[in-house]
Amino acid sequence: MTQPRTRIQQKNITTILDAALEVFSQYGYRGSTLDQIALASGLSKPNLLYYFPSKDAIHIALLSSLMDTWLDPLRAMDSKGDPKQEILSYMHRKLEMSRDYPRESRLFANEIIQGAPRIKETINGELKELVDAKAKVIQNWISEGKIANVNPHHLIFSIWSLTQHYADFDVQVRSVLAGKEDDPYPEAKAYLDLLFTKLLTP
Amino acid sequence: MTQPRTRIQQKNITTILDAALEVFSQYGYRGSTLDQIALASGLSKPNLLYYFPSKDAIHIALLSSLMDTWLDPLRAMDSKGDPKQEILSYMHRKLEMSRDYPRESRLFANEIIQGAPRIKETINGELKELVDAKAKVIQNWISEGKIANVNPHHLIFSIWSLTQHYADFDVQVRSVLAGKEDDPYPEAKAYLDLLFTKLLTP
DNA sequence: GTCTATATTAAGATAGAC
DNA sequence: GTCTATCTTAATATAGAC
Repeated sequence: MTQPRTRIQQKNITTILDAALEVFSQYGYRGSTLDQIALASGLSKPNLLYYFPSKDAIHIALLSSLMDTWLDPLRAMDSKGDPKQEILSYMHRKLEMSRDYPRESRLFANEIIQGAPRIKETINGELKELVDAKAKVIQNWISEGKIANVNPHHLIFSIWSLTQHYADFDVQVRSVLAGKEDDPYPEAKAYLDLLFTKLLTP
Repeated sequence: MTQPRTRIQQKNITTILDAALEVFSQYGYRGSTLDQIALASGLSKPNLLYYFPSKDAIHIALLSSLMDTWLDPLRAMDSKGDPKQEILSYMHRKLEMSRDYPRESRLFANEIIQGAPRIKETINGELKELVDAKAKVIQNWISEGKIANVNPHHLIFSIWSLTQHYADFDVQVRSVLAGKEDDPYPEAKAYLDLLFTKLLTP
C-alpha cells in the first residue's frame, strides 16, 4: 500500500486499520475474524479484502504503522538533558501512552507474548539498537554520578513493565481497585514517581 | 471431572493439561487447536474429547487448576514477619515463578489482556479479596513506620508487573539482552532487590 | 469501489468399530 | 479407552454483477 491514494482510499484504509486495532487488540490475531473487523469498520468483508490482500496483511500493516509511534518516547530521551528528569519524563510519556492508547499496548503485548512471530526482526534490529544506545546514555549518567548505579537495560524493562501493566492488565487493575479508585492513573503516576525518584537518587 | 479416577485416567488428564498449557500459553485460546494439543499430548483428538467435553472445558480446567498455585506466594505473605523481608520474599517467589513457570504466566497474561472472559469472577472475588486483605497488612506496616509510605495496591501491582514481565515478554527481553546476558534472571533479581529495598526504606 | 453469492479450508465435535 | 472416518460449522478468500 505504498502507491498514491485517492481521498476515499486513504479514508477507508484508516477506517479499516482503526477497526482492526479495536478487534485485534482485544481478541488477538487468531481470535479475531474479518467479520468482526468488517462490522467494526462499517465496510463489507470483501471490501476489506479489496484494500488489503489478506487478514494477515491488515495485521502486519497495523503493527508496522504503530511501531514507530510506540518507540518515539524512548527516542526522545535526551543525553543532554537532566538525567533524572529525562528518565522520569520517559516514564511519564509511557504511562500516558498506556492511558491514552491502551489498544496499541495490548496489540503489542498479544504479539510479544505469543512469541512475536511478525515483529521479531524489528525487535532484534531496530528495537535492540535503540535500547542499547539509550542504555549507553544511562550508563554515562551513572559514571558521571548523576544517578544511582542501576542496570540500564533492566531499568528500561522496568519502565516498560510498570507502565504497560496499566494498559495490558487494565481489567485486573480495575477489578482489584473497584470501590477505591475509578481511574488508576493518578495514583499510578504518584506511586511510580516516588519509586523511580528513590531508585535513581544516588 | 470430580469423579474418582483410575490411574490411567489420572495420567491422561495430567498429560492433556500439560500439553494444553504448552499450546494455550503460546497461541492463546482461539489461536490454539485441538490438533495441536493432540499432537503435543501424544493422544488422538477424539481421545481428548473423551476426557474433556470440549476445547473450552480443557481451557477452563487448566485455568482453575492453576489459579490457586498462582496466588500462593501472595497468600504466604505473613503479617507477623519482618515487613520489608516479607515483601522482598514475595517478590522473589514471584520472580522464581516467572523463571520456572513461564507458561503459566503467559496463560494468565493472554487471558487477562483479552478481558479475562473466563476468570472474571475469580478476579472480582477471590483475587480482589486476597489483595485487599494483604493491602491492609501493608498499610499497617506503613502506619507502624516499618516501611515507607507507598500505595499498597500499586505496590502489589508493581511486584506483579516487574516479575511477570520476564516471563510474558521473554522473547523481547532476550532479544534486547542478546550478547549481554544469556539468562536475564540473576541481573533481574539484583535490580529488583535494589529497587524494592530503596522504595520501602522509610 | 462495493456488493451478493459462493468456493475452500480448517477446526470443533460425533459415530461407531475395535 | 482408543482409533478412523465423518459431520458441521465457521472463517478466509474469490468470482462476478453492478
